[in-house]
Amino acid sequence: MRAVLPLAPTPRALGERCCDPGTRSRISARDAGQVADDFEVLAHPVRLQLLDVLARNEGRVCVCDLEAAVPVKQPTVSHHLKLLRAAGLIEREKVGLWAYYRVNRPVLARLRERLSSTLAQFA
Amino acid sequence: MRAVLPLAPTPRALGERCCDPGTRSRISARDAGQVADDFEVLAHPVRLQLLDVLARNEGRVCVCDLEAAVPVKQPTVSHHLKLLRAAGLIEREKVGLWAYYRVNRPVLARLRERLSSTLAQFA
DNA sequence: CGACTATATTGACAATCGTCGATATAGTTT
DNA sequence: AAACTATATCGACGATTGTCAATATAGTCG
Repeated sequence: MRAVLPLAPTPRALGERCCDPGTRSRISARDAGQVADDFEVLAHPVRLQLLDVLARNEGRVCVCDLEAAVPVKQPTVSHHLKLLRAAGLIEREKVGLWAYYRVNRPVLARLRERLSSTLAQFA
Repeated sequence: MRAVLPLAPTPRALGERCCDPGTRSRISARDAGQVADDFEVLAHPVRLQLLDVLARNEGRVCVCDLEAAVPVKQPTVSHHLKLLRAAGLIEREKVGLWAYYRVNRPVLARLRERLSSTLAQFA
């Protein structure tokens, strides 16, 4: 284990105590990848706007309504909806020609909790 | 303003009430972009691991220690540190040949608060 | 000075992402 | 059946990202 540096660090002698291979993250690369994926799905303006519209329209909204709400064309809306759905953040119900989407609030709440406590570890 | 759909939606007649252009997100494209950028900087496993190591080593850690802690080479470590620093999440202090980084906890705490309340709006 | 060290930057490259036109799919209406 | 509609998928394209070897920069030691 690497010793904690003093708050006002003194330069080490050249080569001395440097590049200690014992320094490790408590987050494994695998876990970090999963958390990063969680952040990734939220890291796009259109997906955030879609979530917002879906959340505000308590219930269901069809794709053509969503298309009117964001600055991209219909295939791109479907693309982002697919990503959100793959992440479990929204659900789809098909009725006739329409597809009605809604936020999966429990999943989103758990995601929020996980991300928040991840960040709490750092701050 | 668009009427809220009933929880059990009935199919609309063809063409009727569809693609209502009044549907809008309460988040502007600009604001959504800023929040997305906030998520983006956290959406990489190496950056998460770097934050973790920096947070755990209360004080300062030099780049070569960080390099030992993540599965990428030194130029890539510097690259991610630069991104984290550009986002204000970490700070750098140069001492002799070494660069000591530490988490900017107030900034990180504010970021966490902003992201959490963004998600709270959706859930 | 010259040899060495830690970090940053550059430049190239592969991989991934976001977008959209075109098309496919599946349903409705007449 | 044919015409029409909403959504999904495909395929291509440009833009962005992540990575590393090589190099630059800047500091230390002798």
